[in-house]
Amino acid sequence: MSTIIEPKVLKGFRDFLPDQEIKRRKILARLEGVFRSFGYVPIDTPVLEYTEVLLGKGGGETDKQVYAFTDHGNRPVAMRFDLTVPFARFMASHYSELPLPFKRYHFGKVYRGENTQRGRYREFMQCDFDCVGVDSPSADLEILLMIRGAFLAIDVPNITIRLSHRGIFNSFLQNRGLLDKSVEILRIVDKLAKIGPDQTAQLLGDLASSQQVREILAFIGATTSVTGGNLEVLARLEELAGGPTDGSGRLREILLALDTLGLSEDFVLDSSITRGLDYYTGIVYETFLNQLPGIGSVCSGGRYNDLASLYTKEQLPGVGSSIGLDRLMAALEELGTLGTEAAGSQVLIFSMDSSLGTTYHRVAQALRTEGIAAEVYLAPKKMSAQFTFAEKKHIPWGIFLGPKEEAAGTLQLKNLETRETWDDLQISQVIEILKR
RNA sequence: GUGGCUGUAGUUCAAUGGUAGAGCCCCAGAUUGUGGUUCUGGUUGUUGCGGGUUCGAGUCCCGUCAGUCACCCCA
Repeated sequence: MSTIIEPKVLKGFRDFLPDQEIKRRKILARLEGVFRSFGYVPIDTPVLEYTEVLLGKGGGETDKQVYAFTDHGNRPVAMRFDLTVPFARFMASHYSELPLPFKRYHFGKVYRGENTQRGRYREFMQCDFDCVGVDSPSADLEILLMIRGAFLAIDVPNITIRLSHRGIFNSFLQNRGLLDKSVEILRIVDKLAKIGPDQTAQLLGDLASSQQVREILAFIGATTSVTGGNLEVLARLEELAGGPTDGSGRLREILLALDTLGLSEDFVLDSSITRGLDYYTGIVYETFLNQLPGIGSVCSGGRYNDLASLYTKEQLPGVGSSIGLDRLMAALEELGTLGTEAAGSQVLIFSMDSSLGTTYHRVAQALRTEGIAAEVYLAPKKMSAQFTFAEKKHIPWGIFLGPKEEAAGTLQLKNLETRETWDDLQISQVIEILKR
């Protein structure tokens, strides 16, 4: 009597079946192509780090969502919950070995012990791209261009990148003596789109006077209440903030560049975008799918000029962005933009006679030499089973070779979808057709 | 972490507290050197798991696990 162990997986963790995994890899390959085209290079870091490296020295009672434990050597360790913090540590470790500005991309799984929801898991993949070592509008602009390029590459051109700058909002708060509450206020403001102005005002009421609440809402609402382009909105925000600042100057430069490049349509200055994470120090942005705004931001990031200062005295200002692949995949699934194409090979060589097994493999080899992915059906089962197999793997072509063809030295080729067949072909002719 | 909803065969779904069913899928065959149609036969469940109430629980109660939605936070 054997006891069966239930093949269960943890809450928020998942298996990926071939069809799904192939789609993921297709997306990843395209993203990688875009990043490489900008001169970004790949890196990797460990999943497990010292707890103090990931959470800082403060202890981190607040970060309950982080998987942390002691390892067999009694070391306090934690699993990475994003790729940005490990990257900061990475830069502090290796900046002297790297060309600056260092531009890298990093695809990896990250872990958060939060409650699950659709498109939201405990193990999920992020696709980060960051530029470290310079604090320039040019670098900020480049990241924005990459975001747009990335979504173009995966056939999702209808996006809106909403951006803002923390400095503007902070100087606005400073003028009103609210700077010390900036973190709380930013958190509330971040929710505006979700909960509406009335509730936002109510929440802000606990932190500021009613006059101040009105001013904050006017500031946040400037995007919608001011007619005109991003630059007009920026002017209005500067006015409310009490004059131009370094931050607003930086933002103006970026917005002008986007205008010049003819891209302003995809970018919207939105002062309600502030980002919850407090390590951002400059420009911040979130990316939404125009056809599916409800799913939330699928790519966000910003400038963080002090992140590496936890680990080094070297000045390492950075700007970057992160695509949430799983949320994005959930969105693409809903939009139906993920086709079902060949999951495996391009051709299946049917097994019609078990004595011809070697011949089948020889044909398959000949096709592979020509760059055509080919596989042999590996058992002498009846034809209908072999057809079913091909269909499940979305294999578009079949090759039939029985005693008759063997004697004549020919092959039969069949398009499994249209059922069109070609008789009495030589391998060279098969290759010719498949390469069309 | 808190709260709501859900959990029956591989899958989609049935079953007034009274013997767990159907379609699809799958398997074998009818007929195969060529599969989307037809016919015949067949397998599949500790009703997520564990307790409790009851003569009797898929059904009611409690716990637990998982999914989902909201809060929270975010990707």
